Amino acid sequence: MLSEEKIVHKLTQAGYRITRPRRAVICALLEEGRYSSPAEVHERAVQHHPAVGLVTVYRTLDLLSELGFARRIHTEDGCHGYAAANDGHRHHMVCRRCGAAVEFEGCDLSPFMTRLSQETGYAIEDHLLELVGVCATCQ
Amino acid sequence: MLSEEKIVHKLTQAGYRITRPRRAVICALLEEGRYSSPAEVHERAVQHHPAVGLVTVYRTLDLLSELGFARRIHTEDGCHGYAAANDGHRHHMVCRRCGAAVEFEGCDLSPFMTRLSQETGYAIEDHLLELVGVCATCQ
DNA sequence: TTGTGTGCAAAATCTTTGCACTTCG
DNA sequence: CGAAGTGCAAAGATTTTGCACACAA
Repeated sequence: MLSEEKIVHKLTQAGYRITRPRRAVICALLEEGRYSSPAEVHERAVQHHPAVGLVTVYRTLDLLSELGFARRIHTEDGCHGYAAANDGHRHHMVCRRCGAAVEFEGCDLSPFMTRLSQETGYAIEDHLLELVGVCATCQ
Repeated sequence: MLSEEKIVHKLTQAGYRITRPRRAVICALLEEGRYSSPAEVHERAVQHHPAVGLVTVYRTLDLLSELGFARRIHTEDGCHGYAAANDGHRHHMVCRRCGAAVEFEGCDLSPFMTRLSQETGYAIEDHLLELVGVCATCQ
């Protein structure tokens, strides 16, 4: 489903170069089922390619976010976490205990959106939805 | 509905003191229909009480968040905005153009939650939902 | 009066930028 | 080879902390 190769392919298509540091960041992101701060991603990326700098992690996470392969995870404490993400409209469910992040799709919010649009005159274009709970392992 | 007095009352009940700086921050938050960064809240708070420091704004926003009178607003750029909020389970709809923040309630997500709980074993406890759009004025 | 709350300045984080050097294509 | 990408160090920005003083209750 979401593989290094798929991402590499899309990066190439979009005109970006495939470099060792970028691969390292991609691996670091993919291999972890949790969301991680840039610093944590960096720690793991270093395993793959010792010379990666934190700056490159920031830049690569930005790039991946733009292309839709990484998504920012928002929590009560902040919004400095990233998790691997598939293309398209998906959301994450995160474990409050261990940070595990599971993607899901199929969120039908149209009932509200219609009602709220009518009541307020807003043109609703998008939404941010995250479920927070405790994963099976942590229970 | 959400008034300075109501907040002051609850602060007192909870054993906190009502000080000029705190009042200033509360006013600054209430009088603005948009979400604002701590720095912006500070700017407005100074109008009410010139001596308020930015530090106090941070501390007061924290306090108000805990008591449920302020809520962090998460956007693509970050999660450093605060908007006034009512007690209980509500969400915000924000205007991507001007930042206007409107509260709403009545989000029935139980269909997903049930399905996802079954599929993944997560015990879902909470959710983060924000609608993003363009308000009537900005259209 | 007393201890919570405050402001200031300084420290600690976190993130971005400038610039010369690398390296992919 | 040429331009995109990188690392380093430094700058910026944001948030937290230590501490003496102020002021609600």
